Amino acid sequence: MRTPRRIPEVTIARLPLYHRGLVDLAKTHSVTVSSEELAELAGVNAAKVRKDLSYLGTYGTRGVGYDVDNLLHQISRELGLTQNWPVVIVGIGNLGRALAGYGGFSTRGFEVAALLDSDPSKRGQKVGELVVRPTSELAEIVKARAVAIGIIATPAPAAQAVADQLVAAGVSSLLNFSPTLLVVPDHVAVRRVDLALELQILSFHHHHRDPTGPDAEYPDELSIGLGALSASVRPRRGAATTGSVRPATKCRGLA
Amino acid sequence: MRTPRRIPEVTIARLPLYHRGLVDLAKTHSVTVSSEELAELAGVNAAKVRKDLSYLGTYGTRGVGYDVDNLLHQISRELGLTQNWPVVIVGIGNLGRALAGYGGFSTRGFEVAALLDSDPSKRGQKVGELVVRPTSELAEIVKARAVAIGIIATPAPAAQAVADQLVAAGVSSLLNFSPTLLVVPDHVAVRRVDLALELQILSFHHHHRDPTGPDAEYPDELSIGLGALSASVRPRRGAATTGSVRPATKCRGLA
DNA sequence: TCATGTGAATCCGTTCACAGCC
DNA sequence: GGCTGTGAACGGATTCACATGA
Repeated sequence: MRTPRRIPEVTIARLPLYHRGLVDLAKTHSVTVSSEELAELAGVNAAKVRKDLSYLGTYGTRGVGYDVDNLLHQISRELGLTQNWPVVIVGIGNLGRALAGYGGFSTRGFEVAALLDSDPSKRGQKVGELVVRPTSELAEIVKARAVAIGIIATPAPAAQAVADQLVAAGVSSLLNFSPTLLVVPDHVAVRRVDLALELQILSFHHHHRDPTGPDAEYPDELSIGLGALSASVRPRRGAATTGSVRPATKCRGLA
Repeated sequence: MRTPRRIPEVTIARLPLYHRGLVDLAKTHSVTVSSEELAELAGVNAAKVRKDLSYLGTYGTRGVGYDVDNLLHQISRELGLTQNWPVVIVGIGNLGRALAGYGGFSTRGFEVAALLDSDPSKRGQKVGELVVRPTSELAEIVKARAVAIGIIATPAPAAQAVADQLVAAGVSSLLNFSPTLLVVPDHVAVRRVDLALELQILSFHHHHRDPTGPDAEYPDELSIGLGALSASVRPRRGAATTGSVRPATKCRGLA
């Protein structure tokens, strides 16, 4: 199949999962992988893997599976990960500093090009290899380094203004860590990571968990797959219980 | 309407958005709010707001709207935010430290009960008000403080073992910041925040943006709503452009 | 008159199941 | 025989549009 179809957003959000699985497989020198195996690594089911991959093209071999290296390459190409994208982090508080030091970025296709903060007292501070620069230099840096992605780690009240500046400077994608709804032009892609919001969703589940509670005593294998809110089990040993274990598949969109 | 229906997961994920909008409205002493206004604050459409809220019960008044205080209370109750939930953070590296200092938790219904790290050299370090304690004390702390939610900010290789310990100690919800697929019993809710994955999704959009590129010159109002990947516009002023601006609505699940 | 609440219609993603090909 | 690729069936979420009731 050729690749003229538009790829659904949900599929795009899963490609990084397959990507990661394939990277792991490549490390173990696996040559081919079946949709079943890849599904397990990504925490989805095999039909979904096949459907998702079919949007990219026909890269599998019937009766055999997918060539690990080739599929990894195709997904990387589709995600635009064959090059390293420069990103800027705006707002160098606790979170910004943590992001600046996060190793996962460099190993997965991104490079922190600059750290920016409007607070004059932060100017010149070193964070790892980088020095904090004033936000006034934003446009200049974005253009000089062809920055593709802006990460907003400022307090909420500053987020919209920073987004405006990033967009004005030519950044086409924003990752917003502030609990704010950004207003941006249509061509700008935004993703939000709202930490408290995640906790609030978990709070709902905790609040509505099985009323017998986690302190009720059950034999280890009781939990009879009624979904995430089914019977409570408290394993005694550190290792996962034998019966009622499932890969965590809750993080739509984000994961 | 009574509330016997099961609330869809997508609706649950939006309740925190409404919650935040209502908190803002309450601050301005608004008495009532229409589905339209609340929709704007949350970045969704009015029909969705009404449908979502109808799952909770019949709290609106036809011809008038929703009472801000009452609706806020109902949503808080549904999310389990009428009490402060104690959480523990495991893994006090850059990210764990940032999370420990994140003000948004305490203001939105959560309290960091303890910081844990297996590295003996971290033991006793102070982070804000709290002292880093060894992971061996995990079970004890979880029980003593009735910890509901565990936040995993360890390196990937340690994440599963930490999750096992948290589950064994009785924690029912996990927020996983490591790029790992956790295997847990059915009754445990997991949400994942994968920073590099978010960037990879943005990378896709940047990579596939309109080929005319952000440097093509257009009159400001050109962008004719073809969705997020439509014609490129580069606003000149910091403020949002007049024509082609839309609230960012991309973060499913997570936002 | 006005905005909610909700069946009905629609859209979209998931899953099924099997034809097609190695 | 085995696994992919994909139409078709299914299910769930979104949107529509209007009856309902303040």
